[in-house]
This record gives sequence, structure tokens and C-alpha cells, in this order.
Amino acid sequence: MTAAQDTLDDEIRDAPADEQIRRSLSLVDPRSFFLYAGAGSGKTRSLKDALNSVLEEYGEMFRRRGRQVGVITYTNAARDEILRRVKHDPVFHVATIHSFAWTLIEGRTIDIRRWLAARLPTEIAELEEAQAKGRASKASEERARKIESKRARLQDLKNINVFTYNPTGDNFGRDALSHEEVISMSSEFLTTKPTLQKIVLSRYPFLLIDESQDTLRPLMEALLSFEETYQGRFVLGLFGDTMQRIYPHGKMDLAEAVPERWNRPAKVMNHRSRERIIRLANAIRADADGWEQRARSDRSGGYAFTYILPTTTADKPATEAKIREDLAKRTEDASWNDPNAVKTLTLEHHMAAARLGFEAVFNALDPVPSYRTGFRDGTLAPLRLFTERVLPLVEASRAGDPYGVMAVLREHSPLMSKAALRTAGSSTAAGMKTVRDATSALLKLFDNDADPRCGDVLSVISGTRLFAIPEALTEFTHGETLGPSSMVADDRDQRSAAWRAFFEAPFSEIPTYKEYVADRSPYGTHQGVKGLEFPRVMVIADDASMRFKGAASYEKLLGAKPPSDTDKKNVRDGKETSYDRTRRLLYVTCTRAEESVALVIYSDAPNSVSETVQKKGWFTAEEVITSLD
DNA sequence: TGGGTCAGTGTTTTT
DNA sequence: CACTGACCCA
Repeated sequence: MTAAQDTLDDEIRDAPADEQIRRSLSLVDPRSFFLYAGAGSGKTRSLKDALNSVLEEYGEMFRRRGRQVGVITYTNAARDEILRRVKHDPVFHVATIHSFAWTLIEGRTIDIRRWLAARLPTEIAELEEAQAKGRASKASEERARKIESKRARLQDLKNINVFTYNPTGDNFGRDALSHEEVISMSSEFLTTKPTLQKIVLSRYPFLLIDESQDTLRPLMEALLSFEETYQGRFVLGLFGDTMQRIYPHGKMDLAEAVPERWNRPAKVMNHRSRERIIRLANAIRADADGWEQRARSDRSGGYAFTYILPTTTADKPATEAKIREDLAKRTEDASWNDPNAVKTLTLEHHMAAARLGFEAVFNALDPVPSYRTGFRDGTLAPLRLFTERVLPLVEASRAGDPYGVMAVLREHSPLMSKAALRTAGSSTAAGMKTVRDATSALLKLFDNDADPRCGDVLSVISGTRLFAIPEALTEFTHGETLGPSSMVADDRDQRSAAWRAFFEAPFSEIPTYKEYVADRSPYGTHQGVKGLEFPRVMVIADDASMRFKGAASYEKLLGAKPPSDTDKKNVRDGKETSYDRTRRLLYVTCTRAEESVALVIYSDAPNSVSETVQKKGWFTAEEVITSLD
């Protein structure tokens, strides 16, 4: 047998699974299916192939009758990727879970109103009960506010003609629905409203769900029940991997909930990773469901190492730099020396912030609940003054690009408006001098590679009016005091404190922050990299610096800490344990790697961890490194 | 004042 | 899920 023949065998080994999916997607003999496929098995390719086969078979007819293939993804990134692969053909309705759920209920004003009218009183009653039991705290203030807002919403219900779905926290109007409401409502309507069912049935004869293990439980259950009702007239196709369920809201034991009559195609190949990495993934998975993947014959080799260090390690980022150097030698891959060529995965954003170097900005703004979403996706309006105006200006100037500087000014500076240029002096030339002076005053802060504080930057801008000052920041630019801090730490005070802390942060944190939120940094969270792949992956397991302890515990999974009472109780009750959750996270992260993977563990009991990972057969003695000398 | 109890707090993603 | 801290009672 030749190598070329082996590779060909690998290519076609899982062809029967794709063929079974193709046959399932039939209007003559429709069969729902659940695809068993682990990491790197080409799930997205199977999905794309399935879509193309539907296009070939039914494309013309679907278009004529206004039918579509529904494809539900979990993230926007996944939706974009699928749209790209099917060339945006409108016969496919590709949408995130939330957006798809919204299309089911959008415009059904009367139903929505009735649903809210039935639900709001219950919610209010529950909140009042909690309020009666609870004590004075941030939570009770929040509850009081919620009760008030829900009452007002209930009162206003009859006046709302159009409900909207844009929960932006800040200006959450009475006509706006929350994420949770949209999901609950669409799930309920889908199971109880025959008219909606008829519409879905005739519009989406085939509904495919990517990452079905993470699809929100209510919607998943509604779809399963819908499929049960209309079996033989509708195909529900689930793509996913139960081992890669990383959100608590996904349906537990999805595989067991799938009826016997469904097709269950299975893929065993992993086309992404080298053999050593797949062997690690199989070993991690052994304690869960024992499902095993196979490497391609042309993907042998690869590296897996674990660095087990004490929790007390002083400078973790520096230690990790040393680890990268060490890995460059061990794997004979110099790219490990280049931090940008390595993807480092942390569990929480603040760990990435600390390593990338925007901790001051992060610690200032992330704690404010109403800012958090905008802060994390880079759309927080006041911050855009720094990321979208000042930063491009400074960068263009540093690059010696006067046209770039002008472009930023022309687009964003109010001093460049026709009106401003006229009134600044008798001539346009005088107006332009104002702009030049304002610009150099700002750029002067950055002379000789200086690193001003964000507050200094704001002062100069407010003095020169080079850019408009965002509403939220104006109170800090007039030199007026905010009055005595009130007894209750209200939202306003929290925001003020947040901005004050932000003003102390060095401006040099702005570019790294911007890079991170644009997903262009070498760091990511465990959750954010689902479905992605990288040549070199470094996984950081650091329980001690985790803020949300319940999310995972590497110390417990790796035998450095005994199970808690809750763990024992969960095992007794057959419920999910922190071991299960941590194992799945570890599986998801390690399987992102194509060539080599390094698991960096900070532990209180390094010796126990070292023993555990070898005993479990995850790493050999040579692959366990406990000191960097 | 010490011990026991329980509410509150924190994390990820979604328009 | 694990921990903190407020509160109650002895």
C-alpha cells in the first residue's frame, strides 16, 4: 500500500457518513439525523457538502416555492463562515440561534403581548417574594428596579404596536425584548402554535443546527418536539459534539435525547491535528464517553507537552515566554519564539488582559455591568474616541503619514467642518491653523515615544476641541465636581469611578485592548475559539486567578484537590460535575492545535498533578516539565 | 464574641 | 461551585 493510497483512504473513510446525511435530506423519505463527529472531523465541511447536495437536488424548486434550508449557528463568526462557504446563496437561511428565534416571532405583536401579559405578573411576584426574603444589598436594589420596570412594562403593554429586539442594556425600552424572552417565547410558540408550525414546516423543510450541543436548551427541546410531531415531513439535522459543550445552557445528554429512528452518521477521522495531539484528545476523552478519533496517515508526529508550575510563580507572562522558548527547542519549531504565532488560551478575559498588557483599562471599565458588553466588543462609545480617533491619528503620525493624519481629522474632527473653518477666522487658512495647532498639541503628548495617561489625552482634546467629547465623559472635562459621593453606591457613581480609573491608565493600553476585542491578538478565551484551529496552542490552566470558581477546576480534574461535598452529591445524583465541565473545556482547547500543544498548569500541588497526568496516560514522563532552568 | 446560616457575587455567549 | 460577609443567636 502506498502513502498516496493511505491518504486517499483517509479522505474517503468518512464518506459513508456524508452519504447518509445526503440521503437523509430528502423530501421523499426525510430522516432526521444526529452526526457524531469530534474535533477537526470536518463538521463544517460536512455541513457545506450537505447544503450543496440540497442545492443540487432541490435548489430550483425551493426558490420557486419560497422555501429555504434553515441553518442555525451559535456565533456570528460561525454564521459568516458558513455563508462564505455556500457563497451567500439565498436558498440558505443561515442565522445565529438568537436571530433565528427572533425571525420566528418578529411581528407577532398580539401573541407577544399576550405572552408578556401572562408572564410579567409571575416574574413580578417571584421578585417580590425574593425581595421579602432578601436583605438590603446591591441585588435587592436591582430587584426593586426590576420590579418597577416590569410593572411599568406591564402597564404599557397595550400601547406597544411593534416589539423590538435590541437589548443594549442602557436604553432598554419597554418595547424591547431580552435575549432570554426571545428564546423562551420562540420555543413556546414553536411547540404550541399550529399556525407558526405550519409556517416553519412549509418554509424550512430542512433545518440544520451547527454546534447543537450548545444550542439553548428550551429551543433545542422545542425543535425536538416539533420534529416528533412532524416526523416524516421534516428533517432536523444536528451537527456537533457533546464533548464540546462548553455552555451550561446547552442541552445535557443530547445524544440520549435523540430518538432511535433517527440516522446517526459518525465520523472517525480528525483532519486537523497531528497524531500526538489526537492521542492526547482521545486520552482526555477516555474518562467521558470513550469516543476515539483517528489521525490521517499524512499527519503523524506532532507534540504535546505539559508545564506544571507552582501557583506562586511570580511573573506568569515572563514564565510563559520562557516556556515558548523551551518549546521552540523541543519541537524544533522556531515559530514558538514568536508570540504572535502562538495562540494562548485563557479561561477568562482578565487573564488575557493581564498578559497582553491592558489590565488597567480592563480593571477600570469591565466591572461596570452596563458597560461590559460594549467594552468587550469594542463598541463602547466613549472608548471609541480613543480607539477610533486618537489611536489612528497617533499611529499615522508615528508612521510619518500626513495623509493618514488628515484622513482621520477629515472624518472625525469637528474643527474640520465647513462651519468651523469659516468661523475660526476670516480665512480657511486661519481655520486650518487651528486644526494644526490642536493636532500638534495632542501629538506633543506622544513626543519621544512618551506614553501619556488617557486622562491627559482627554484634557488636551477637550481644551482644543479637536474631537467631540462623548457625552459620558463631558462631566470630567469642565473641572466641576460631582458633589459628595452618596451613601449608596449607585450606578452613576460606579461609572464615574470607572472613568476616573480609566483616565489613570496609560494610553499604550489602547492599541492592545483594540487588538484583543477585534480578535486579532494571540490570546483568546476557551469559549471564543470554538471551531477554530491554530498551528501552536498554549492552554493556561490557572485556577488561582480564576474569578468565577464554578466554571472549572483544573486542580480537581488533575488530582491536586479533592472533590467537594457538592461534587460528591452531583455524582450521587447523576448530575454534571465540575470534573465533566473542566474535562470538556480541556478537550476543546487542546483539539484546537494542529502541530503542537502545550498545557501550562499552575498548581498548589505540582507533584500530584504530574502524577495524575502520567497515570491517566495523557503525557509521558519526558513530556512533563516541572522546572525551567 | 464565636459559630452557624444563607444571600450575594463572579464568567462565557447571543441583536 | 466556592467563597465572602452580613446577620442572628447563644
